[in-house]
Amino acid sequence: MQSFLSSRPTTEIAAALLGKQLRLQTASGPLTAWITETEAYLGANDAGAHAYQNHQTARNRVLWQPAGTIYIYQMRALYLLNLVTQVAGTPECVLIRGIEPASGVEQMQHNRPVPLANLTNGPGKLMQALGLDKTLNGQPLQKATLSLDLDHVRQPRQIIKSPRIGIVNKAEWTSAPLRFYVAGNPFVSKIGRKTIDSHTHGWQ
DNA sequence: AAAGTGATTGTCT
DNA sequence: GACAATCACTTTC
Repeated sequence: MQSFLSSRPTTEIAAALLGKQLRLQTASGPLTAWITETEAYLGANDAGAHAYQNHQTARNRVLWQPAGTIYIYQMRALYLLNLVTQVAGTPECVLIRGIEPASGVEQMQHNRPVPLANLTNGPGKLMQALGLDKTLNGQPLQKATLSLDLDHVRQPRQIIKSPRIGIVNKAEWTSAPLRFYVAGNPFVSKIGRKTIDSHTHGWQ
């Protein structure tokens, strides 16, 4: 898992995470979901990243930890989940922006009581559905209740690249194609109903 | 369907 | 005191 998150550029990792399974152990059983949407954040050179110019603060310091470290920070009243990539000292990460529930959907809907179509199609929404706050920040995936399952995977039929969401006034970094999502999947933020493939959800 | 607005709350200067 | 890797709701086309 550590090598999956460090053996190639972070952009490639962000794309390769699509279809991998996220697993959370809870008191009422496991919650699992396939990753449908990600964004790459490229560290010191990336004007849209928290680690831009290697500026370290209390909030972002776990970005300098090794691949597999969980980085969770608060945005307004919500929490956002990132997975740190690359070796220690290289502050890159991937933001998880969408997941498709696989098991434990009832628990997720209890945590976030909205229609299924609106349950996990956004970075703050999916954390509410999983019932997570920033407690896991700084923990390695290998030891946390949250983990990456590289064995139970689905294959995206097509991966779409686009600019990242919410990155404004950051010159070329605003339009850089660093967001990746499964074409046709309904659990992706800001996608039109027309583009959804309700039969396959974009999986092969 | 798209664009605009206000809520919300910690973080950083 | 300004601002943010969002969300839900309203307005408008």
